[in-house]
Amino acid sequence: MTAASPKPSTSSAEAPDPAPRPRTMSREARREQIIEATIRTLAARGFARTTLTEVAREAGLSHGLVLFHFETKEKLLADTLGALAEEYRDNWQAALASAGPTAAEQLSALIDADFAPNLCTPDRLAAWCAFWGEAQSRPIYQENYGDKDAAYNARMEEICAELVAEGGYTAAPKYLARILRLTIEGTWLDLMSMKDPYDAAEAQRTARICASILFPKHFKAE
Amino acid sequence: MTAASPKPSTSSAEAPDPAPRPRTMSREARREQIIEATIRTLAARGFARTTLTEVAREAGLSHGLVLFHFETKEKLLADTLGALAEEYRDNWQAALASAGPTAAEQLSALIDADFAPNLCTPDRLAAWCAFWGEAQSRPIYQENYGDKDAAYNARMEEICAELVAEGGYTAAPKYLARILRLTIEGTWLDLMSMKDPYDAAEAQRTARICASILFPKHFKAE
DNA sequence: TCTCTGATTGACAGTCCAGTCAATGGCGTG
DNA sequence: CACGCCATTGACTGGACTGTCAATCAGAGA
Repeated sequence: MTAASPKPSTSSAEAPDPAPRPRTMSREARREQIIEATIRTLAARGFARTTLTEVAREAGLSHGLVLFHFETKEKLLADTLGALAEEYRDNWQAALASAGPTAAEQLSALIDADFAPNLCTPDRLAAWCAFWGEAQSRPIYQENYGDKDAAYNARMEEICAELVAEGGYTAAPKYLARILRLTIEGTWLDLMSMKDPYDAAEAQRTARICASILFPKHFKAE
Repeated sequence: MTAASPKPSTSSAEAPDPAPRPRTMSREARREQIIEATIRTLAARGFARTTLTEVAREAGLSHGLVLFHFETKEKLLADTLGALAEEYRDNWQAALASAGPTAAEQLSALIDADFAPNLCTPDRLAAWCAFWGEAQSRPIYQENYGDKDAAYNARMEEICAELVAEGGYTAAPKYLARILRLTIEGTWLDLMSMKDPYDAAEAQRTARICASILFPKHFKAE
């Protein structure tokens, strides 16, 4: 008889959810909970040592339930990557939508969005990193992954083209956009992989300085 | 005298070694052969699916022999990363040593060294990538990995500091060095992970354009 | 309260893999 | 030519992990 009656449910270990969780949850809520546990596991153990048992333990569930909701480990990981990509895309698109219409404002919003504190967290960066390392040899992951990049890159290049038209910069927009993107992505990797890393604020500062060098008429240093 | 005289040994499957391989090899030669097979396996299958059996098959050896030479899988992978880091370091240090003494020449040599055709190969980039993804959760790999970065970064920053002193650029050398390094590293990742990637020559061009924007008095575009 | 639906569990099976080890065989040396 | 050393092999083991499945349980509606 598991049937513990009052159900203290004190230490639920992972989700800092104040509401006492019901024993059964809706499909969507449970899937989200498991995906969050997967992100945490990827961050803590890396891709190679991420097991269903560990994900289930992290979520406080049986490992059978993980497979009940995601069928296979492959699908769980693909859906996790998909969720990461979706929240990333939603974040920068929302930032662009609520920013001013000028190219300079758009680019500024895009840079800030990439360092949003709720997405640019150690767990999420580490999970991205884990997929990054594995994606090159797994077509399944490249799909979700490359698509995200494509839309972002295209928008970034448009903005850079506008800035070039306005400011008369000599370099081609394609390269300006690429250098800016690589600097932003690169600081993420630094945050993860450097022995003595700087923090997210310093990363953001690096990106802004990069913008100020590439487009000196539009952005001032600091 | 390795004494292998007739020894047909026709299809040796992997190493394009023209010399007929003897049945037994010196410790060092065998280790190198296995490390090369490991790099190929990491590139083809990723970190998570790299098994001793697959490495052995790639090298044309029994998997017992791999463990005879490296004791454990962990040590094999750590030594492989160490070998990659060493050849990378040797490469850029040799390039700096044989380049001219001015800061501009040094930086130019450093950029070219990073795209040396014998090191900037798909297999090696993919192997780096595989370690990249796993290193964040594995202290063993961070050691070899972070040390390499440290020396390179320090030298890059010195060179940038000289260029700033010469050219009177406004940005701090620390950020200039970082942006340049991130652009170089980033193009490597692009070569691996993009859906529709450009080639190594285009990557090198991107790095040179970056240098020409950061240090316009020292580098001309194209 | 009873019943039905669907979430949840945990034991189990099959597979794959790292690491062990006894036996083999090639090569240099005496 | 014989011996001994050491590289090499491949079968074997123990463990870990993914995926299956029958039984259980919680909640909603009648």
